[in-house]
Amino acid sequence: MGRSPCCEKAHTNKGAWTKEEDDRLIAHIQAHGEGCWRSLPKAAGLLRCGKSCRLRWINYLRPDLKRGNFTDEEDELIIKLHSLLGNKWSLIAGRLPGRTDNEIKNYWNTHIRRKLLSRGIDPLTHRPINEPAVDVATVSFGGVLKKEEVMSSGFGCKSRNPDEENCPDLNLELRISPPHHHPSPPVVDSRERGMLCFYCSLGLEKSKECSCSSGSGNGSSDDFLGMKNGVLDYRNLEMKRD
DNA sequence: AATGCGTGCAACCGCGGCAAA
DNA sequence: CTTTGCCGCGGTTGCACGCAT
Repeated sequence: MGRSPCCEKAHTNKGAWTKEEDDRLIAHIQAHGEGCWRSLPKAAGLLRCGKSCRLRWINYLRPDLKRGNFTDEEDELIIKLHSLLGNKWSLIAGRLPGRTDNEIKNYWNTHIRRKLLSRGIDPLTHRPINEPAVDVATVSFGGVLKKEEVMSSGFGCKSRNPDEENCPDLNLELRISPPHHHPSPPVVDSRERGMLCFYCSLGLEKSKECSCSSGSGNGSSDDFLGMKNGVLDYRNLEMKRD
């Protein structure tokens, strides 16, 4: 069932923003703060839809935006985060102060993709391009880390089974298969280590299967992959290394 | 100088999640 | 429980610009 349009399109401007529109938007947000994007255009005297205003503000007008070229450090961080999170641009942006998801997404598509391809790395999987595909049905969280990246990112693995002896690519992909008959979910000794159960780690802390019970969804300061409030704290991931 | 092509980026579109009614 | 509406996200589009021919 379709949704009603977010605004009256017949009476809204589209396309590039004018200086005057920018000024109005900035002035309004400085006076009233962000929020209620739907009603903002009218209140600010703009013939734009709320989504357009939000996008303009977040991606272009916000005072804390860095703008300018990405540094090599930012490049590498984006690559690492993308290998962990996939196209979760907003999460990646959360780790890059002053950068927006849209900016990072564009930068990825225009620069980093090419950079990885020139290194012989598939930007989707972060594997070498000529490496044969793995024949397992998976749900991808956006790719895998190469061993070097694993080590440097703090995801070093202890092999518990001979098959893992060589520490193959740390794979954040989930295999779809019948439950592995752990009577209870595969808890990763979560509580004493301040970590999350399998379900919480998938962002399913509200699931009845969740065994963390760290206090009624505790607003868990921790989150998927150790993110705090939706922001991946890369340093946290490192500290959880054994 | 004119034209075509490729690239980069701002903005739009459609959908999912979530909360309120 | 269902419906409705807003917000935010990711994918895509389209325009402006620079460069090559």
